[in-house]
Amino acid sequence: MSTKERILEEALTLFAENGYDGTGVDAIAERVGIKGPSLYKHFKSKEDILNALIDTAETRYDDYFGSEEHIGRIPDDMEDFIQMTMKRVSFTVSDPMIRKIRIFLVQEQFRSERLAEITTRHQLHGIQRMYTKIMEGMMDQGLIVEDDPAMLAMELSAPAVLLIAKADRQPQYEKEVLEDIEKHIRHFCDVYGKRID
Amino acid sequence: MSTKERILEEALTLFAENGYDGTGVDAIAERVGIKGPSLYKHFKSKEDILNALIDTAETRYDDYFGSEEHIGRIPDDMEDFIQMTMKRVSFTVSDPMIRKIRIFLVQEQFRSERLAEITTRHQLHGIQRMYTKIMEGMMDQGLIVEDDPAMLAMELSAPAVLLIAKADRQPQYEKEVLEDIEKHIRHFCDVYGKRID
DNA sequence: GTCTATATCCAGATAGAC
DNA sequence: GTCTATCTGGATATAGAC
Repeated sequence: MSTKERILEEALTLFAENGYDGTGVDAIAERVGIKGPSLYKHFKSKEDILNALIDTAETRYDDYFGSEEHIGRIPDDMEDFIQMTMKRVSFTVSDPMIRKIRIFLVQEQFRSERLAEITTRHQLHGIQRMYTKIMEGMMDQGLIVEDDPAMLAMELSAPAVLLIAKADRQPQYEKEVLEDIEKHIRHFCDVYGKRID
Repeated sequence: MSTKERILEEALTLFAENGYDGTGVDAIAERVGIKGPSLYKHFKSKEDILNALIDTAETRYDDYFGSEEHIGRIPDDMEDFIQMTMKRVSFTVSDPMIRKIRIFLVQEQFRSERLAEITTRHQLHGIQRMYTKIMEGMMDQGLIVEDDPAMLAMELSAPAVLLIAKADRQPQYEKEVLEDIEKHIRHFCDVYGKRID
């Protein structure tokens, strides 16, 4: 991995931990194993690091949430749907990179229009789009009742997003949060799942 | 209003706008109409201002969301419920103080354990507690089906919380956000409201 | 309680040797 | 590309006059 990439990696870690304003260039450099001024051979300013970071964060997110793996398969039955969804949730909660991007974004969302847009996409429209597809598929399969798929996607995802944000800021409740999410998903299935007659 | 209170007021405005680290004591003082060093006759440090601010924010929130006005009345029918809820949402979105507290908290939630707890209460447990009571009342009245009231409270409030957060960071979508919230509430009523036979 | 002047510190960034 | 030395500006905070 190039020094440039290492810088972005350590910058993300520190920005997530202490915020952009709370992170010094020397601190980033130290984690990379170089001195502060050496950063300026790779980036022309601290803000330049921030912007490059946003670029990679955006790409990485799109790669992940746009990938076929995550929207491709339609579940076989309700229990399969619950397992699939919880697996996705568990990964999202514990993957260090995804987690840091989330924590970074939520703190810096007001810094620029661009960051605001990306945050809305991550928290709302990106996830909703993914689950709308899944809801449509499940309606086609006769697994859930016919209804507005975007509405169902919102009702399924919003509580999970808020609970994951809780786990981000209070990691001591991570286990409880995962249980609450599963409970919520099962309730969702009870409400919208079609009875097997 | 005392100078001390004015300082807290202007500090909240600036912390919400530029974050705690992004706000200088001189900037706070200027809005109050005094010079930076004069602040130190009222607070012993910038962090002291922050802590006092958290105290008042907490009190103000508890006053508001714990008040009888917001949890007391049980709606007469579904349309009444929708109107009540939308009125509460509109107020929450547009009240400058509540809005600043929300924006301040979301940015500074990782600064301390205490801020993390308060954020979770504002976004999750406080709202859920309030709506759980309302759901229980509506079940007693036979307005909605019998179900886990805490679950319904979460499903009702979570999308609204996320959409309000969107309006906070992207005020240009405020109108659209309010429409989306109403649409979501009406869908909630369609799903859980009892038919009038 | 407010002011001006100032102490102290630390951040981002540059210069130039290696 | 990395280093050391350094510039520069801005920040929190204090001292002491009014």
